[in-house]
Amino acid sequence: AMTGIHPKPISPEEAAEKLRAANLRPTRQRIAIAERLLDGRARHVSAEQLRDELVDYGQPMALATIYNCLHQFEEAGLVRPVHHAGDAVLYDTNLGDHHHFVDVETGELIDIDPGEITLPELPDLPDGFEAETIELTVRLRRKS
Amino acid sequence: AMTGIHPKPISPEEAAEKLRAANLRPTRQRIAIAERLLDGRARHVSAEQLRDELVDYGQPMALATIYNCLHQFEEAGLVRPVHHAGDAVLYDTNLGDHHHFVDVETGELIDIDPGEITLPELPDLPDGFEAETIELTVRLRRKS
DNA sequence: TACTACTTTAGAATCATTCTAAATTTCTTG
DNA sequence: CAAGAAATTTAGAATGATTCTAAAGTAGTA
Repeated sequence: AMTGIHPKPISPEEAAEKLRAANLRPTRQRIAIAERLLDGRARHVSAEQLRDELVDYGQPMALATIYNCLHQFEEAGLVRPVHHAGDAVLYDTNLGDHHHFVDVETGELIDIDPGEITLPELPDLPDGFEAETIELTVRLRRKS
Repeated sequence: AMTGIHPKPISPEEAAEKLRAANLRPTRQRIAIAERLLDGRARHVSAEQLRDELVDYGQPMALATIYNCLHQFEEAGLVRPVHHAGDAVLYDTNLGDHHHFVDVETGELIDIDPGEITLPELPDLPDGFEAETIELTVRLRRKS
């Protein structure tokens, strides 16, 4: 039951279930990734970080596969890309409305507590467009 | 006199003046770029777009030079990088507080009229950090 | 069990950006 | 104005993230 934030990785079975629910074949690779990313924890990972993690976990796989899966997870609405942090795209497992601090030096993301901030009203959109997401980013620099 | 938005490119002399004021040697290349970017118009250009424009203008130069100059202009506070739009970094000549729509398909930026939106209060920052910029981005998708 | 479609994969390819080291230009200073 | 030191530009190589390719493997299905 979804009673809050899971403290531990989910089981392969649970991961497979979530994949089926998202219309994705539960392959060995996708399951391994889902176990890490779909456990209810709020995280921000790059493809490379995820690969390292999978190596540690004993599930190494091709980087191309990781990119493929992340894109599929994204399309399925299981993760959300954040394009604000320097070079690499980070995938955010927190799907709720929330925003980010970015450490401009490291590119690291920190969630802004949703209670801390009130989003402004959406401005009038240009004709023919619909809004997909709103992102507020506060860039931070470590005090000298 | 700074009476508003310039409708035309500035002269090489005026460009050189702005460069000196920013402590940058007015080289031929920097002047050519300053003429295009520091005319008071609000624009968003990538390094490659700027290169094409300089070619058209009869001032072709090495892409590395364009990157160098953009970084120097950035440090001098003459332009501001926007990291939100897909692959390439765009340099924004509008230094005032304002925010962007992003066409998720093309990566194109559109300024949000500052009057259209009220920024929320800054949330409490993590210890040891100071805020550098706040960016609000509304990602748009063309209606099907 | 065999088939067909979907996946994974290694490695090559791409694209924006940065680096390097040499050639050029600018700003002094004599 | 000439000469030198320091800053700048440059072509091309290098890097790093991501995508592509086409071949080999795996899953769902008949």
